[in-house]
Amino acid sequence: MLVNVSAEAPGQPQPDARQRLLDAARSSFAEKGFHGTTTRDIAGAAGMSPAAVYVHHASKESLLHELSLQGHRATATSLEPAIATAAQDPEAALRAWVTAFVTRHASEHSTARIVNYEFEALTPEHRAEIGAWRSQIQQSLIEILRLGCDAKVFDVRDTRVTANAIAGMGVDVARWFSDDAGTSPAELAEQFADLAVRMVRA
Amino acid sequence: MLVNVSAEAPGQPQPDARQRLLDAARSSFAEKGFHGTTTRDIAGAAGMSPAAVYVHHASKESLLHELSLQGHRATATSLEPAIATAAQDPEAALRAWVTAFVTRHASEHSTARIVNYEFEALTPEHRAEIGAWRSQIQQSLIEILRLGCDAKVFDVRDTRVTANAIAGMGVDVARWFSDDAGTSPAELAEQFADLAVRMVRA
DNA sequence: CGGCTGACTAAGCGCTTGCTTAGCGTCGCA
DNA sequence: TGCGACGCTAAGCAAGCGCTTAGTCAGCCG
Repeated sequence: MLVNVSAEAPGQPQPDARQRLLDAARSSFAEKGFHGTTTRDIAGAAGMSPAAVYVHHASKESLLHELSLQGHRATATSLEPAIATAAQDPEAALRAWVTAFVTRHASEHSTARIVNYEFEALTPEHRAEIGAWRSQIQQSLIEILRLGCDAKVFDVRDTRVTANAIAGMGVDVARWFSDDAGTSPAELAEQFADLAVRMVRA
Repeated sequence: MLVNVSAEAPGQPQPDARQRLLDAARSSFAEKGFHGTTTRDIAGAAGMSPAAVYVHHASKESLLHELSLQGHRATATSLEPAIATAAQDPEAALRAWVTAFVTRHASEHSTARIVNYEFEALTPEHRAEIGAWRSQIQQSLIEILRLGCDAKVFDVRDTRVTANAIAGMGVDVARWFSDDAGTSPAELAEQFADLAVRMVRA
């Protein structure tokens, strides 16, 4: 009999195995897309055999669903402070909204890629659930713009179109951003917030 | 023997078969992604058997490459008039650039989705070729911003970051735009051009 | 009429896919 | 010390993948 000298010996359960599989799925989905990723890719990146995926997760799609849900929840949470101040100071709220949104899309660009570009790979049920989060986030930006228009600090032709423009430049960060690209997430977010304010200021 | 009553009888070559396969690949790649599309999907949508794909095209990836190349070429051509006027009138040039860019990303959103989101599915050789088109387009926008700053009609903190923001809100149109969404490509393009000008005007 | 050309299909090849099954080794608990 | 529970793997299944092969059929030129 061989003595098992591996640090990851079978029978020695690793408490973080479930999370390691999620992390592996995240980077693989972000890099090659959901359909371009195999369950063997995920298992291999997590240092496990293909079957181990199914000890901790029901299916490949459920990994995508969990990553999507976590991503939307974290983004929504990061936007809460901005939304809370919208009634008093719409410009500060817009600045805070864009700053939080862009910071997340840059620093968590793997998750953001999955959230934004793998939506169609979800099951119809999960698509409906994630779609609700999506439109809630979009709606919070529209609301900030509307409040700013009412208070005459913003001058906007069409709040829905403008919200699409502002959110769009943030979403696209996930596509092109690279960790070693020169501009830090914080620096990028601040500049994007400035640009957003200039787009709407009366 | 059966009499072949089909309008697409075998042996009766259809001169547009090659183009029909490209069109089928375009809508399928745009909807389900490159890896989510099978060659049987493409053949079926073009009304042909799976093997017919290979009569007209070398591989599934060569379909992607051809669509990407056509898309980039068409976009680059549509931007030429804007670039030509940049030295005389940077603001008009920026307006024209954004108008052309957004119009294409909205009205040709299937092609635009492939161009922007299926880049990683290309072979390394094709990726290099398409990448050159990509950065050429990006560079043309940076040049307009630079000329506008030199002429003091624009006030921009970082031309590269600002170009990413402007191009980004245009690229993202391909992700969310729908033909029956209320706003026409022309209307959307005009509003986005306004927003871009407000982002940079001194 | 007869043979060539070229678009197209039926069938299928070798491989990969998502996922399952059977079983093994280690642990906590009696 | 015995035993069930648990985390994991080796092996493999059915289905589906990109692509190929062999052959059919119509049109064209002599």
